[in-house]
Amino acid sequence: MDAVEALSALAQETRLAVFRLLVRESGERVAGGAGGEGYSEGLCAGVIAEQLEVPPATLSFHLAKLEHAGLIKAQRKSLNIFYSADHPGIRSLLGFLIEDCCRGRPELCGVRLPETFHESSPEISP
Amino acid sequence: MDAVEALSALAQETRLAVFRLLVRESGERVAGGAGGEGYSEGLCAGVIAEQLEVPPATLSFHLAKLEHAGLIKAQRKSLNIFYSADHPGIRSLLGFLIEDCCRGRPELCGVRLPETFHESSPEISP
DNA sequence: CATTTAATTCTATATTTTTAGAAATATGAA
DNA sequence: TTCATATTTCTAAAAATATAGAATTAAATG
Repeated sequence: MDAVEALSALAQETRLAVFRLLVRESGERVAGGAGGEGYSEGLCAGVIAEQLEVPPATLSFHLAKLEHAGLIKAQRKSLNIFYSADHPGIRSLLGFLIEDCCRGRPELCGVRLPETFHESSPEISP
Repeated sequence: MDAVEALSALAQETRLAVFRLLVRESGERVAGGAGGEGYSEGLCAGVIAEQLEVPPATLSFHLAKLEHAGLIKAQRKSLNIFYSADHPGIRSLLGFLIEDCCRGRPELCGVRLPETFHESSPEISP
């Protein structure tokens, strides 16, 4: 994973809005109809486009960037493609920023990584 | 402070390199000559330009972006302008990402903000 | 197989960002 | 005041990114 790519992916209004939406949405408990599993698997492209009022082609372009950066993931379900937050990817970016800021000085960025952090997140490079 | 602006500031090779350099450098204990205060006040533009092999005009452009985003700060000392990491600004960005990722679910991004966090960092807006 | 629906890729255009030389500014020294 | 130095702003051109309509693909259904 590449830090500049991940940061670029978030450094744009529409994409940051998509990301925030998916981070809030995915993993949340959800009503789930007859036989529903109970956890949201994210939102499909159409719903995101509608909520954010972005034309489908434009949204597709932005979703591709976020996905390629490893911050969201896609899963087709029949006609729809569901997008959701990619937790390990997000952890990598946070880890990179925190390590880069704080190397031995958590007072700098206000946060410390837990001992177990590196067991759960792929590496990111500057 | 504005999240997209801060993320954009870091989303570029040269600027990320400058930022990493300054984060490592500023606040570090330093040898300090006769009567030296003992803590680094950062690096001046010329030294940064030399270390990263970037022409001065180009570097200036990037330094301005980082400074405007609130991630680094400048301090003139006679002919030189010293740049250093802006800790509260960095904390703001981290805080924004962590809150936005984790609202009640620190398992998502692997980090939790300490209780005291909001006493030390200015607000950031999406 | 024809049709419908959801989404993507193609394409051209518009916008923004990056680059770096030349000119200008700020400070200190002779 | 003149000169030297560090850095910035100005400028124009190059490169990268974003936008969105039209065409295309993928899957389901009659």
